[in-house]
Amino acid sequence: MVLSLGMMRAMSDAPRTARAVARAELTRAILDSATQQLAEVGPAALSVRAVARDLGMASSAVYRYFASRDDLLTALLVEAYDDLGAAVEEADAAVTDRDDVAARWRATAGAVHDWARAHPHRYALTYGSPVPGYAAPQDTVEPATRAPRVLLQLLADALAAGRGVRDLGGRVDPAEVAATGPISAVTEPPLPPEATVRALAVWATLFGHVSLELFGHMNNAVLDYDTHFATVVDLAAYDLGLA
Amino acid sequence: MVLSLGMMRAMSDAPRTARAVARAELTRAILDSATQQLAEVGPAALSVRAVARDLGMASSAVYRYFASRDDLLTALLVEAYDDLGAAVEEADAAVTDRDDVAARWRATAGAVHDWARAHPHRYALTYGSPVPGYAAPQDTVEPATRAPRVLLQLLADALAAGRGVRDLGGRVDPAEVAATGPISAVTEPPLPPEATVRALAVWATLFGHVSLELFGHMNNAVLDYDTHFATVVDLAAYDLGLA
DNA sequence: CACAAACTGTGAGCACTGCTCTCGTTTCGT
DNA sequence: ACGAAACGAGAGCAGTGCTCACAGTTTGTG
Repeated sequence: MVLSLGMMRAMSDAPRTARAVARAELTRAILDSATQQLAEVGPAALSVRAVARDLGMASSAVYRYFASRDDLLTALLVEAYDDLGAAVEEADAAVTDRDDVAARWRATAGAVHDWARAHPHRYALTYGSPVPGYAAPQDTVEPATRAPRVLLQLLADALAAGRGVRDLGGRVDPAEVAATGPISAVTEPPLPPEATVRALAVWATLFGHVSLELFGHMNNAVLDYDTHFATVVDLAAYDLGLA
Repeated sequence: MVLSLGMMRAMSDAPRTARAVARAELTRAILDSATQQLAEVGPAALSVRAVARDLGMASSAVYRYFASRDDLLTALLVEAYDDLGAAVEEADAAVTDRDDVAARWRATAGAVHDWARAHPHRYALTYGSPVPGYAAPQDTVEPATRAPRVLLQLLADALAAGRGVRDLGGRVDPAEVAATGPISAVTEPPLPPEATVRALAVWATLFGHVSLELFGHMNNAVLDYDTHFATVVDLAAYDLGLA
């Protein structure tokens, strides 16, 4: 039986039989080899046969673990989301003064930037162009929400402390409140719609910047990415009402 | 001789011999077939052999026109940039009241959004993840600047009319002025550094939003993309000092 | 006009890919 | 202990990008 991603996780908790533990180890080895290949040759050139060669097994055996090359890529995708999410959560948690929401935002944004530059191919896998007609499996949505959740929560904390955007000069109409409804509810307490909208726009700015930088669209416009990124993050902090 | 992209353009101006015009026509036919394939199966699955089959020729013959599959994709890339650039320029030019810079910005942003949704695969080709280790050929940079140039120019026009962001509360330091220097000089007159920085941030917001929307990262957050996009664009207009 | 050089299309072929299927072996649950 | 499930190996299919030698055509020039 070819395991789903959800089963992979449940399995890693309690590998009972010898076969199950062997399976878990080999699954891990395949993912590690694939991750390495991903970093070396990129997603397009990732080859099941090369992974099999690397592990000294027949290519057909790999299909006992991942039903297709796309399934393997999806597993890497989930791991990448989780890795990024963990990096962002750690960066935010590392800010000792929890009331310094501006610092928490800078740490969050910096973590995204740093992670993306450290793992460009994994970033491309997650936030680049998906395989056309590709619908992200349900397994990917929860890990994908970890990073943005940090931003939303720190904004909620800011609002609780009397800072942060509360209104946008009447620029958010009822239809927009409905349109962004689902995302407002992920924090405790829920964000006001205006704050949610600003947060989404800032999120788009952050990933837009990282994508434009990593994908080479700023080569002739910006000479020093670090300086420019810091400025953009500061602007976003201002827009979010944190600074 | 396999033609470069630059030669392709020069050639299409003055096809003298019968052979040259046949070559131009077949080059065009290959590009058209490839564009159609691109829309149907996406960039990853675009196949030289399939294009050849579509045109009823041997696959090896295609290589007389494009040295490799990547070269063919690069040609499609350049055409996509040009197409998007033209759409944006037309949308801006269609605003009869040239002093209504907010309307021009909405038209510009809307053109990007509309074009991307009409040609998702071509958008992915231009603003999605590039082939890893891929350095955009010099042929692509000029067409790629057409769209952002519209934003920069309309902001310059706004400033000339007494509107638009002039300073950002001292948030732009000298290093940043140097970092974004090259881009400030593309308008006439040149933009103040603060305006350039804001424009770049807004540009990142725009493409960040379109990418997140098209690549499926907002599926569980936003219910109505049109409404949300309009709000984000309005926010950007406010940030740019246009509204 | 003649002719060599350049160009163009063909088909065979190489190395590679994702994936399937069958086969024998090993391990598991009962 | 035994049947079922899982496993790994190898052959094989259909497809890919790309190269090459070959044949035919067009071109600009002597």
